[in-house]
This record gives sequence, structure tokens and C-alpha cells, in this order.
Amino acid sequence: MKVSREQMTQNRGRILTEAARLFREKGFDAVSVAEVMKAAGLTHGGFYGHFRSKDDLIAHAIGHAEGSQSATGSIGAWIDSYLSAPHRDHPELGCPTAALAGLMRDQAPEVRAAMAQKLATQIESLSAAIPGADRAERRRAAVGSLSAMVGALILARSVDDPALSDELLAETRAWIGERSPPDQHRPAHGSRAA
Amino acid sequence: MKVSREQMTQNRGRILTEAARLFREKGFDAVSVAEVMKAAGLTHGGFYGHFRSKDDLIAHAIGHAEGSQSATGSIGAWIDSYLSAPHRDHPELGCPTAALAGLMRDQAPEVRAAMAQKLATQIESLSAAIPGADRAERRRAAVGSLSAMVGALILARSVDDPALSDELLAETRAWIGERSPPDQHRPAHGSRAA
DNA sequence: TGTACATCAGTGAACGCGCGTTCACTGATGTAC
DNA sequence: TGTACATCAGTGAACGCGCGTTCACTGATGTAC
Repeated sequence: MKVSREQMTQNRGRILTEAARLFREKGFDAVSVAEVMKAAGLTHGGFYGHFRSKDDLIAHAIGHAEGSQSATGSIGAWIDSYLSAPHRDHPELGCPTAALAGLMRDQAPEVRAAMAQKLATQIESLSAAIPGADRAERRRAAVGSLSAMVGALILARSVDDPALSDELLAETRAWIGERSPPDQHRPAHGSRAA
Repeated sequence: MKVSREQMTQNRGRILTEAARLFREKGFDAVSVAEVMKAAGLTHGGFYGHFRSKDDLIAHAIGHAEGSQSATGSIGAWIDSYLSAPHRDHPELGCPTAALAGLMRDQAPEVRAAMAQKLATQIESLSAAIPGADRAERRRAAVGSLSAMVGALILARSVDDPALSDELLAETRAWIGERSPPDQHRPAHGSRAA
């Protein structure tokens, strides 16, 4: 039963959206092609009319995934929402980098390339949003704080101990806060927000 | 062909060592029970005489894994070696937390518990090694810097772009260095280990 | 200390099972006239 | 605009394959005497 071209485009979009959601939730290996197609309201056989392979889907899904991170407001507010319990508890709609970077070890080259592209964009975007005149300093702060945020979120998601998980988020939030004041300049010996 | 009790203990140790190495190198799903047993010089059938299941092996392997991190010397030196190209390029002998935390999403409860234990120990150890009088401040610095280090290492390993990967390590090293001086006091604008 | 035998660590073939992928088929789409 | 038909997106059964796990068997170990 052939469908209209517009319908087919919509179907492809739904496959990508559901794949991006499911992969962030469970990882690549724990999600089958059939599961993605079912979530998109289709049967598994039609999959290869849209993508060459599961790896091809993964690569496109990484490019398609968008974290529901409200870029509005100050950087401080964005960091707080990034390192929050809701973000930790809902990886399926959160930052694709934090959810997927740890799974790249044995992935196909096309998948790793998609991840690198995603990360490069994220760093540039954060770097541009950081206050300060010096370009190199802003980029360094972007890379450093993103590493800390991604690391804390991955660790907080990896443990079964709620207290330790909460502490990882809170302490990292405070630690980053100590060194990147909300507005512009840092005090002589940064002991802000202690 | 039964072997001596001592031999059996040695065999179990080799299974754990090889499992810890292979899991860090390729992840859990990409390493089969048969591959671990072969690496330990045995055949796959004998596996269930040592462990109840693959999940049981994973949990024990996490507890058994030890990163070859020379804890000797200053914290600054340890951070530098943690965020180095050799550590990035050899996860199989490196920090188990950085190699495995990103794979915990769909793991069995016993596996997640082992990871939480590993991480808690690591934080305590780092916290004890950090200079400073205030206990809470030291713990905060330990959690914050460990998050940044683990995050940077995971990101550096996840991308295919060597320049971006090197930058992630170097910038995070510098960023952490700016706030935790090698001995006690930080120079006006810390540009250590650039 | 030496011998007879029960124990049991390790072997390798075999089992289900779920997965990625293929393929003959279907029937709505969209084009040629 | 209306009709005839070629196209092709989607269906669902079927395929290999590798995996975790099981099991009957083997033969060295270690104990009872």
C-alpha cells in the first residue's frame, strides 16, 4: 500500500524522532529496528526503504536529536536546568551528547562522525553564549564547563544510589558556579557561592 | 579434566582480569562470554562454574577493574595523566568509571550497584588527596573535578576528529588547572600545562 | 606412604532466542493519454 | 477532467547468524583407607 510522497516524508520524520528518543532512553543495542518502526506506527519491513542500515539510522538520529534545553535566559539558569533531577531522569528528551557519547566506542565511522559534528556545534553554541571579550577564554570555559556538565550527568545517571546521584548534580553545579559568575568578572580567589 | 583448587582460583582471576580489560575496551554488548573465556585461556562451557550469568561477571569485573593510575605524586600530575592522549587511547587499562559509566543505562541492578560502589570509592579517595582544610570544600572539588575529567575523557573518546579530541583534553586540563593550583595558591591567571 | 575411587573443573556440541536484513506481494498513488 | 496502468511505500513471513546458556561427558584431583 503505497502512500503519498508527503506521507512518506512524515513517516521518515517520525522514524527519526522515535529513534532519537528510544536511543537516548535505552542505548543503541537495546533498541531494535522493529521497536523503532512500531513506535513510528509502521512495520519493520519498510525500514530499508528509508535507511540503508541500522547504523545509517543511528547516524541520522544523532543529527536529528534535539535536547529540549531552553536556550533562553542566562547561562547560569541553563546550567542549573542541565544539571537538574528532571534532566537526569528523562534522558529520552534531554541532551543527546550526554545520553550517547558513552556509547561511541564500537560504533561505525559514520556514527562517530555524526557525534563529532553534534559536539562541535554544541561547543560553538555554548562558547558564543558565554560572556567575556577573549575568544580563546570563552572557548576554554565552554569546553571545560561542558565536560563537567556531561560528566556529572552521565555519572548521576549511572549510579543506583539516589543520594550520591543528587550530590553529583548539586556539587558540580556549585563547583562550576564558583568559577563562572553569572555576569562578568570573577573575584580575586573565587569563593563565590560557597 | 579437573584442575587443582589453586589453579581454579587463578583461572577465576584471569577471567575477571580479561573481562575487565575487554569490557573497558569494547563495552559489554560487544564482548561475548566466549571471547572472555578464550582470552583467559579457557573454553566457554566452563564459564558457569565461576559465575551465575554474564551480568554476574560484569558486576564482579567492575569491582575487579583497577585503572593503572599512578596515585603517586601531586594531584596536578595525576589530573594531567588522566587527561592525556595515552589514557584516552587505551581505555582497556584506564579508569573503569570513564570507560563504563556511559553503559549503565540498561544494566542489571547488581551491575549498577557495583558501579555506584566504584564511584563512591573514587570520590572519597580523590577528596582525601585534595589539599585544603574544609572537608565539604574538598569533597566539592573532588566531585566537580572528577565530573570534568570523566566528561572530557568520554567526549574525547567519542569523537572521530583528532583535533577536537585533543582540544577537549587540553582545554579541560587548563580549565581545571585555573581553579585548582598545583600546590596551594594559584598564579594571577593560571595557564598551567597549556 | 601407597592405592581405589568419588568428586568436580573444564570441554565442546547443542539449544532457543532475538536480532538485522531480505523478499515476494499488495494496493494506493500519481502520471500518461 | 476522466480513465488505464506503471510505480513503489509499506506489509509480514522468512532467512542466517551470533549470542547466552545448558548438558552429557572427561580425566586429573584429592580423599578415605
